[in-house]
Amino acid sequence: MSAANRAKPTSSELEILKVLWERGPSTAREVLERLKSRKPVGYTTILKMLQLMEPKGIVAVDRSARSHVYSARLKRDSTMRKLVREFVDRTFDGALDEALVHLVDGKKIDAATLSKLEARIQELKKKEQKS
Amino acid sequence: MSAANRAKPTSSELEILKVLWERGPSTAREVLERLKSRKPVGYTTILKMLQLMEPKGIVAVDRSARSHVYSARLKRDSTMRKLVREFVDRTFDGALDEALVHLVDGKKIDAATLSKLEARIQELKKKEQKS
DNA sequence: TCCAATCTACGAAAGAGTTCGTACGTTGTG
DNA sequence: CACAACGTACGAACTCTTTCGTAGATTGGA
Repeated sequence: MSAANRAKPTSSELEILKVLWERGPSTAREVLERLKSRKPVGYTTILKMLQLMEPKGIVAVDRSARSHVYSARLKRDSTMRKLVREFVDRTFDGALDEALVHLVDGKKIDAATLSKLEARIQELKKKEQKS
Repeated sequence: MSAANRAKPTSSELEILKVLWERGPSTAREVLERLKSRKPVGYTTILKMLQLMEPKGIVAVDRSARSHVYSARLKRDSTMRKLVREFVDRTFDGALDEALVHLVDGKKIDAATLSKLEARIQELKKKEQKS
């Protein structure tokens, strides 16, 4: 497993990753512009974060231009999955069913989401029977 | 909302809370015995944690005996719900459906859990229609 | 050309969380 | 009684994360 796969973004790193996932490769300033709208933050803060994320394998950097261009090295999908798994393990000691129940109970869910989820459950049930 | 309801346990605090929820009111040493089996940790570490948790409103303390007795002041149910909500908001920007999908996809779920979840979805769908 | 704007590289500091060592008092047992 | 075991209080250190300030180089336009 590579360093990139082992890396787990912190809270702030995730915020930056979200921007890179959305925008694609970006400079520190471009990331800043996007994040600034949510919460005031300084330019060097973002730059520093990106610089710290690079050796961790979270982002890649292209230094060919004066303004370095950063891109996400973690895939959104597997990162999210990892964060979820980690959270469930840590909080519920891996008891996924309990996590699910709390999740489903805790917030309003619209009908569309419920149906989507239902469909997914059907799929999983089929798979389960096969194995 | 009281301080107790606002309080959000950290990772280590949650470990201690789990013991208190399971055992009921306990001394620092009793908590230690339970936690030590998972991971080596010193007595004063647990004591300190409990002492820090008290002013935060996470635990209550009975000092009438020489060995102080600590008890959980947060309810397990609402605490877990809060942690889940917080996680979903922070990680998925509140996109519960995506969190659910990742959760359901990420790990093996047995048929019983799937059925339980399915039943819950049915309930919620009914409720949804009413509102 | 010269100045303001913009970039990177560092260092540093603040805050949260966690973990213990040490001091010092109390208990109870040989 | 003496001493080992046990309890609390407290301070301190260490790691991790986050946030900036400042210095110094580069660039682009008046």
